[in-house]
Amino acid sequence: MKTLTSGEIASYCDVNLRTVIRWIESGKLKGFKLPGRGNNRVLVQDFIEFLERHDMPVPEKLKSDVIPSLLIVDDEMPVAKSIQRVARRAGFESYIATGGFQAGIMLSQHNPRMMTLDLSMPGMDGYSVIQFTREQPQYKDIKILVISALDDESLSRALALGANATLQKPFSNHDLTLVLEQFMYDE
Amino acid sequence: MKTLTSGEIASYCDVNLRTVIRWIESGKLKGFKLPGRGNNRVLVQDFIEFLERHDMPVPEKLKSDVIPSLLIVDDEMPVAKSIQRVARRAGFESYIATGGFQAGIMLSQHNPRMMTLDLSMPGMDGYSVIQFTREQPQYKDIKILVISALDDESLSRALALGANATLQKPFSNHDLTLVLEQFMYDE
DNA sequence: ACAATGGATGTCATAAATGTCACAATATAT
DNA sequence: ATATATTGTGACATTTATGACATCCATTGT
Repeated sequence: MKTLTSGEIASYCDVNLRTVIRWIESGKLKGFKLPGRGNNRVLVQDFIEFLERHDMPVPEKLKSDVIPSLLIVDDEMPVAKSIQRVARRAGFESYIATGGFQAGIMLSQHNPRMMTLDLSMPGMDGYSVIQFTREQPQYKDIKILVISALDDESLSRALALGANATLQKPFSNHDLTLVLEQFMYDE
Repeated sequence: MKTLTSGEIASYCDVNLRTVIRWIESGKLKGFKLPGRGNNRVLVQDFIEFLERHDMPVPEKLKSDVIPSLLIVDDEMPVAKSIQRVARRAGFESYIATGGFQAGIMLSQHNPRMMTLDLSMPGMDGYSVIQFTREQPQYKDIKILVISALDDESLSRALALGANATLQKPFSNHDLTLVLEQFMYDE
């Protein structure tokens, strides 16, 4: 429930506070008023939509929390830890989920910018995870990196369902780093 | 009769704690004081009314505190729908998740008071769902009703891991209703 | 090219609301 | 029981909404 004050928005847009208030009043920018004297608050989400609607630049800081985070979904803890090490060295915070249920909770709680997904986990279907995630408006922009030892056909099926990239096991730390850096900072 | 502290409200509204106390003092937000040092408490219901009165966004999670909701985890949609019908007739809102990943997301987003869980779902391990849920401080109090066609041993294992009750398939709508009413209003 | 026009934005002062800080008291967890 | 976290409080600092008015800027008419 992160919100912005009219003053913060004024500074983001390099515009006068008076103008921001007029945007809100005229309904161009969705916001609400605090009970006190009616100080304005705008949900970050609404502000970003407003910026995009008007082709205005979106400040990096707003897109996610300060440090973009990574969700690692893999049932083999050693593999997950290894991915985590690479991520940490590249400067990213990461969380590990060893099952689909955990993954769902962590996705919702941490709102990571990117997710690595092992396709062949016992007790869960990676494809349906990709599919479901892409269907949710809230998560449709998360970057999904599929990591798997399966054949090319499985990987391309994952791509077709909405994965952003795939990495075949075994992979080098270097390759993983490259992919992380490409997507974590992307847009 | 769930209540919120001034700090929780401050965090929900993304506002300073001092401000929340002033809202309560001025009567804008209805609340009461604990005997000790006069710490403030606000009924969730009053808080939601307050938010609505001022056209402020209402967090999804809070709604489930007023109208208790149910999360139905079952991969067979017909079964899930049938449970949902019973729940609706008993006066409860419910959500359906057909996989572990979905279940995790929905649990986190809707904060239901109770969850029905099919143990034998392809592609997910029901036991680990129970176990993981119980480990999370945030969800440790959720009521878990295991619904399964498995034998008694499996059901008692589920109970040992932290399920609140079990229902063997096939079950009657009447039995399900009884269990729902017992747990949804509990505590 | 130029001036006129109208709408959006900036300026300013002020009162009111909100935020900050440190500290003590209380709650909560361990 | 003890340790840790949260809360209330007062005094004070900052930010904000508001109205009336000054500017700016693109468009239009000449």
